[in-house]
Amino acid sequence: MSQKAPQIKDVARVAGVSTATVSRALSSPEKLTEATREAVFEAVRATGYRVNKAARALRKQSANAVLVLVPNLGNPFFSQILAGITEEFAKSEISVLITDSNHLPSHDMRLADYFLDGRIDGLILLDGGVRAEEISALAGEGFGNRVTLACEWIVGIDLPSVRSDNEKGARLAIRHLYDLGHRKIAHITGPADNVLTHARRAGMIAERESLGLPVRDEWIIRGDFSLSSGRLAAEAIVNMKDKPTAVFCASDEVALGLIAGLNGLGMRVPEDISVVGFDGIEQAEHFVPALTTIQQDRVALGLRAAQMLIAQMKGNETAKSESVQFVDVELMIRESTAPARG
Amino acid sequence: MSQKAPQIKDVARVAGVSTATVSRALSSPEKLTEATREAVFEAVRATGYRVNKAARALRKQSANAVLVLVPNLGNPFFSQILAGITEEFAKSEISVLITDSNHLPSHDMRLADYFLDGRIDGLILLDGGVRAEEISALAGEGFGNRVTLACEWIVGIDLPSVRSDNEKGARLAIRHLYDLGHRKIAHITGPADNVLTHARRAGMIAERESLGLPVRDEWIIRGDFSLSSGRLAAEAIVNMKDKPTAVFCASDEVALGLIAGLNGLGMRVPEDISVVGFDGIEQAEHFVPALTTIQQDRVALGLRAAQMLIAQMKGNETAKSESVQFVDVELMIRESTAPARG
DNA sequence: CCGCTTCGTGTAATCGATTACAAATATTCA
DNA sequence: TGAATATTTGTAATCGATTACACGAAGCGG
Repeated sequence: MSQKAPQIKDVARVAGVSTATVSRALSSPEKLTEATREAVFEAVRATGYRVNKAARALRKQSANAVLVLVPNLGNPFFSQILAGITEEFAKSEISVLITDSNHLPSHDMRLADYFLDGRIDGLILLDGGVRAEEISALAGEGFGNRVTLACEWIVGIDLPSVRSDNEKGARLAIRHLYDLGHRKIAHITGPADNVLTHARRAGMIAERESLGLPVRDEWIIRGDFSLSSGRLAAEAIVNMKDKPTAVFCASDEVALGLIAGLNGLGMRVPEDISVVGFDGIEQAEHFVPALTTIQQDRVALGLRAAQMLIAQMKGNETAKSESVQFVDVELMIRESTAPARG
Repeated sequence: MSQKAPQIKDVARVAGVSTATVSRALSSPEKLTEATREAVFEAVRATGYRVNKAARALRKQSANAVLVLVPNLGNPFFSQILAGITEEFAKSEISVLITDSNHLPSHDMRLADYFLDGRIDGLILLDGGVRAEEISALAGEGFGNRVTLACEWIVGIDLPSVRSDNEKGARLAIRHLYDLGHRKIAHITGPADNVLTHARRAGMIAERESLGLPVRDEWIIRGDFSLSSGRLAAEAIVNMKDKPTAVFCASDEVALGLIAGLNGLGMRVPEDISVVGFDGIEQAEHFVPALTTIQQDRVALGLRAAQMLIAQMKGNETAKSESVQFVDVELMIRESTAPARG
């Protein structure tokens, strides 16, 4: 039953040609006569031949695979980005390896080793927290032009990247609250060292300034994108003497946690306080109340990142000129925001 | 700067031995003299050598990689399972390829081709919807013993599998509601052709019978695990003349959608109606009200599946004897369930 | 001290494709 | 028609490791 897999020489024999011809029929069919080409295809069909990727990778010195490095695979936020990435690579017959930053095989293994291994020839980083030395190791080995950052990025490192327009999102959120009459707007940030935290905070401050709203330090609450940090923030807010009438959260999870916490402490959303999130996770839409938020197009982030990487790997230099691509964001107005009272 | 990667012969030269010795030092160090072994290790360190995986794969006829097939990567439910899987494989230096069932490269490509390719030597299926012919193709080529099912499974196909104890979960849910005094219990199912749907429904019915609760057909509502199907079910329930006092949902998403829908229609949870979910997604805990649910240990599912596959690939026959492993589930009592009124 | 086993290491074949170069055949043009 | 060129196909080297087999040295028993 399980006769061993047919090889190129089997196909060659069946078709009555040489292995070189079979190889050419598969990779550059235009170089062959119609007749031989058809003979080869027929033989391929007859034998059920599949080219052996390991042998091809060895000979061509390229793996036809890319690695996607995710900060934390357990975080559902990344699933749609991954879906976008795999969708795009599925078209190109390139395999997608996925790994969690926490689970790099041996801890002393460097990212560059995946390239040296011959295992991959491209890399998508969803993790902005990669150490700078990792990146310079990549560059040092000459793989700098086969790396794309998506979603997050790394300050001071000039790699092609795809990201949401975080500043714009923050501005839209603040503007929306302002238009509803809110003037006392708090912000729950992400973790301190994160680029997204910074971008969203910056957008918030910029919009505030252009609207003439003062920035009050006590209304900027440190969070970490998580549900529980939202809950904690709820306590902080309830205990303020001068309470904000609206909160812009750096992530939807924070917003959801915040609302749950506020409810538990007797404040109602949006009657007592308005809340805006950031991300557009699916749950936001079905929460009670449905969350007003800034929608990121995560599938598009994945697709675009994959496209950029493919362009880079083809040596397409146009990629370089547009080194940073922004994916547009959208304000989704739902039930967690309402006009300011009074 | 980017001198090309060192090869085994470079190491051999530096260490003053043959390539065979270098290879042995790396794969079966016990066969060498202490002295030579150290010399090789030193040379490896000095050159920064990494074995080329493509060459090794070709020679050893095994890729040292496995494929995980996910029904829908965009669905956050799978992210933690993937985390468990990658965690386990990270220990073994085995690469993890991940693909979405919808995005198999060419649509006429069979799963078996990944094996024939030489790209993988193991497969974890999270998708119970794989066509039977795919599976028999795998078996036909002799790869039947390198496949593990996780989470879902396929009726009539006898492959090793890891799954949550769905029946038990359903029974716990029903029992919990019964203990709270509920007698009129509805159930929102998953999609019709899904094994999980069937298992959970079966558990529910079994527990009902053992408690002497009649099964009312109108109280079994068809859903599809999604938020929106929960919302739809809310309407159906509100329109019933004889309303149930509690609902057991086949997934947390359904439960969350249901609660949102019920709220919109003026029914309060748990005051007017109790709701139990299934899965234990993170959101459930932070929803308002916090959702009572059956917790699946998704990371454990991933870990165990990976362990089973590794055991199988090692030819470990014990794996066969315990062909189906159940991961325990747990009832998490939270705020969405309350004693029946009256 | 000689033959026999054991141990450590080296030589060279091998995995299955791709492709440089060569050879054979077809085409073009004077 | 014949030389020059273009086109198609084949031969064999190559990618970088692993490992069967061979060989010499060391250890052992008689």
